[in-house]
Amino acid sequence: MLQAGVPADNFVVPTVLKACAGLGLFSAGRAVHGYAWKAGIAECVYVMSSLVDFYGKCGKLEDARGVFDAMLERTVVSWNSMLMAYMHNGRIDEAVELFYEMRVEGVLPTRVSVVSLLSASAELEAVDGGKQGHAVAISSGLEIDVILGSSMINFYFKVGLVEAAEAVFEQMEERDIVTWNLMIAGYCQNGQIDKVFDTCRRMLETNLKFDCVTLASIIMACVKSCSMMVGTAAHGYAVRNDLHSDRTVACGLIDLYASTGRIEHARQVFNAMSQRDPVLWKVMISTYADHGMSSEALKLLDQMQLEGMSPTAACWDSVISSFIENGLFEDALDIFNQMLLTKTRPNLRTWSLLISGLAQNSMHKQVANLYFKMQEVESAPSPTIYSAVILAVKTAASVHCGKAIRACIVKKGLLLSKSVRQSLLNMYSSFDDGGTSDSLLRSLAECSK
DNA sequence: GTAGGGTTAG
Repeated sequence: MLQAGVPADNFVVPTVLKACAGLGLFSAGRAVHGYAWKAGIAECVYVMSSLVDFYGKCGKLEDARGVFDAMLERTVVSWNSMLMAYMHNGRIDEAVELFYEMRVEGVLPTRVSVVSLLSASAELEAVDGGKQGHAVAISSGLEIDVILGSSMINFYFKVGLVEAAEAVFEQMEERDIVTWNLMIAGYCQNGQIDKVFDTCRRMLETNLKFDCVTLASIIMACVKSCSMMVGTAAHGYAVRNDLHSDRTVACGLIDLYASTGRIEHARQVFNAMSQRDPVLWKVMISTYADHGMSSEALKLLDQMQLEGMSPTAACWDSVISSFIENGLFEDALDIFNQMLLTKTRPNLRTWSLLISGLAQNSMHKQVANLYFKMQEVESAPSPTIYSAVILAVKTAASVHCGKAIRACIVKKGLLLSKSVRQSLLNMYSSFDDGGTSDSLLRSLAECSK
């Protein structure tokens, strides 16, 4: 259109920005922003609101806020776009704050505004905030359509108000698959398994079919209630309706079979997946690990690497801890050393499971070695790591290791960290060692000078 | 004639 010499006006630009946002085309959208500027339409509310939305969806929160702040005139859509931008970028508190600012400015909220507040309150488990959202919807005379109703249901389940969720659900005139899925997942998380199956039955009666979200909940409910018969039927449904290659469904099925010890079936589910993502690998590896099959777990860890995937720290942790559980400490350390050769860094759990595992088995020397390794490998071990190590030693009730670690911590000046001091005190009081705590207290007094 | 919305799992 531009090549044909037809300029884009303030009606076209928002549409183009919407397309850029949908496709995640950041550079293109930014170029459109530049174009709008040159064309003299960059101050139009429609253009600016779509820019806020576009930047928010591209993860450029600062740019979104920049445009929003520069607006001389704002409509409720501008506010809603900014609200969604915060939500989209995980800044939940700021979204809530903006909602209240918007109210103070006297802007009448729409369904979209309330949906944002409800999502935020659900995530923060902020009971009052969400209830207020419901009240605002009623007092503003907003129609509780399928989306607003669904976000209310989501909120009420997240804060455990099951009956309130049920009341909204029963009052809704229209329900779609998301609404049903929310009820089913909500009951499942609440442990009301009978209601999960009952709601599924009701859903089918309305001529809706299960999708992968429904099935994932059903399968989880089967695991929780040990309903292998229903679980097998759910597996059949998944295969017939081509939902079995969904990642969540497959992970659920692996859990389901593993929960009754049918590891071979679990493996078949894994094998049938053509697209294997890191989560799926992790689930299968930890299934073996949790069932004491450490060598199978290790085989899979190797296979994962052979297929060019890099195992997450959680995968390594599973395998290492399963070797420890089986008393194969040397193997566990071997695997840990392999891990150090990869680009995956050990995390808190890795260090503490190794240290506590070895400490529990009185392998003081290895604990000390590991501890030195930690100093060597971690460029700057955080106080949190130290706290975890201390906790590990405390759990193992290893006074011997505790003393060694305390010495290092004092030398490193880490007593300045409140959490480290707290963990140390905690450890010593649990040892009931008669005397050492006193000397520790003296060190603590010294360091607070 | 242009802008904004809800669900699962790790």
